[in-house]
Amino acid sequence: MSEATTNAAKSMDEIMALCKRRGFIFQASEIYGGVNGFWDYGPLGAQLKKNLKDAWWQDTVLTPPDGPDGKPVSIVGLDSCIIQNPKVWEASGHVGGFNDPMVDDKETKQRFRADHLWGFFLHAAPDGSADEFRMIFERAGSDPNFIPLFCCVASASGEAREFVVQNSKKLFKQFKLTVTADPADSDEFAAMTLEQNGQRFIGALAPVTGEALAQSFASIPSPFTHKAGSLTPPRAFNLMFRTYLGATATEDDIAYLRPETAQGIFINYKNVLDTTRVKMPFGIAQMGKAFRNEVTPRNFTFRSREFEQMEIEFFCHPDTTREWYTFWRDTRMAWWRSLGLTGDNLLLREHDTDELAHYAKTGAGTSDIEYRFPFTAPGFGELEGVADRSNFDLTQHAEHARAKLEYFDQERNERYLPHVIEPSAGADRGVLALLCEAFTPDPERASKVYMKFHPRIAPIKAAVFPLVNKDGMPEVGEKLHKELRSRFGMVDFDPKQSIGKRYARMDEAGCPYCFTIDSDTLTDQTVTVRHRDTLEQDRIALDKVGDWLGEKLKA
RNA sequence: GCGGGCGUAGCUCAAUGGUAGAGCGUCAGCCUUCCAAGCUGAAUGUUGAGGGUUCGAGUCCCUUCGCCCGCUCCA
Repeated sequence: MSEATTNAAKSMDEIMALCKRRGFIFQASEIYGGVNGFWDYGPLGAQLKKNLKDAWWQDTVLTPPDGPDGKPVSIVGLDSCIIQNPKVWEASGHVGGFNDPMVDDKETKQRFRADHLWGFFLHAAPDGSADEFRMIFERAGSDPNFIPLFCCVASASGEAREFVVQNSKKLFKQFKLTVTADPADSDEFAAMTLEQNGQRFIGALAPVTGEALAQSFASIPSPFTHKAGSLTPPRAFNLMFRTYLGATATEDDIAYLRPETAQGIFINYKNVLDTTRVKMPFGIAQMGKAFRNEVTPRNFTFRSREFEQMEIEFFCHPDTTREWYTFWRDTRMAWWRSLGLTGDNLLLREHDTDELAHYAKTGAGTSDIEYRFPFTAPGFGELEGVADRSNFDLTQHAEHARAKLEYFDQERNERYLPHVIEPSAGADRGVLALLCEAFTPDPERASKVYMKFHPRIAPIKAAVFPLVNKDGMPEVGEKLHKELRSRFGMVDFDPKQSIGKRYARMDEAGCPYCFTIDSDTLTDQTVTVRHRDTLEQDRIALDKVGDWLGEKLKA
């Protein structure tokens, strides 16, 4: 079909059906009813994904383009473990912040641990006994009917008290409260006596605990704006998969499956520096599995709980981050284009400053390379992110590991912690984009659809067909098949059934070239080559097929 | 996490509460000189799973798993 075939018009259901029918992607554990968020690659899918990863390794690690300074870019490879010392994830901010129920303030975009929320409660002053006081304070914070006047975030009552003392003047003025007894005097209940418009109250500080927070978060004031309505319910953000080291499986043995491959690079940064003679600027590249316990895995393989990343951490002098950021952003964009994502389904999008990740608040910026998947159309979904991570990660690891990670630059005669530009791509998302891009409905052909893979990443590179299964044609075909397979990898040989059926099968598999041996082959030593995209046929010499195919498969 | 829809052969779908079927695909054989041709035959199902009602459940009820869509979320 023409260029006009947009991804919005492609059916994701049909793409998924083809993926299963032809053995690209299967649901994991399908015979047991499946498991949400996990997918297995079948024979063609595994080859397709390997071709993608091989192309990435070749083009970024082994033969990257020249850098912005015109010199060859220096990149080395790495393959670090999925499980690391749990302290790695404390340093990176993945533990701590994301293992406890968290509450977001939708207005200020701030997030805090639910159990760190303290509220200042106000109640009509009781006339009675200390028991009555105690009852009120015990209910404050846990009873959904007790809504705090304002909130703060603190991990202990001391901090919370401090906050109230520090801010009391301003806050009490805001709520027209007059303190009639100093808060510091009321140790037992963290309480104080106040007046508002002539009415007496007891003010009390108490943690806002689960039930109250869960039920009345909408009316609880935000600790940042002191206005109600902007808090989300507490939610568990333990997105890391946990496991235990050793057979005893106690809490002391907890370890995590990595949620990103990046940290494996940062913690090996010094080893690489000390052993490989690289010097600034340089990059470390790694591809491998990462795991995130996503709340809502969806959209086929797009958001999976187990996925594979292809990442470069590129280290450079802080003054050069902008040029390297631009270089990698444009280089990575061009790379995806070179694999066949040539149309306007591919988009480069610079992030606005307010959506930057915690590690990228300052610096050259962040951009996404996005693809218009059929399920995101007319919108786009992220394929790769290119971010300036500044020296955030190295700073964290230097502190937590008490390691010296500074680099001494001989040329500049300067010691510094390098900044990092991170192009981080999703291999599975890449495969999915290649599948969606290749999927081309064509009612004119027998298969009704063909996969228009770029020859470089097509899983099956070529097929060899004897036109009929006799008269010496199979023997010629087998010889050619053997030669092509040894040179190019996955090459199909099929002497069975009608030639049309065989072409149709190769169309669905996305095989770009089919070589057919016919009766003329036996006399003039030529074969026909059938082009997948145009259906045209040429005749070429039998002994030139290998070289011809080799040329076609170059990028 | 909430709401809605859907689960029968590899795929697309049939089957009144009463024997689980068809087409396509796959495989084997024959035939076949360039785009899923034809002929003959074969394999393929705990009807997603588990309970319940019933003499009898693919069909009715409950639970659960999975997929799709819309919200929510996406460090």
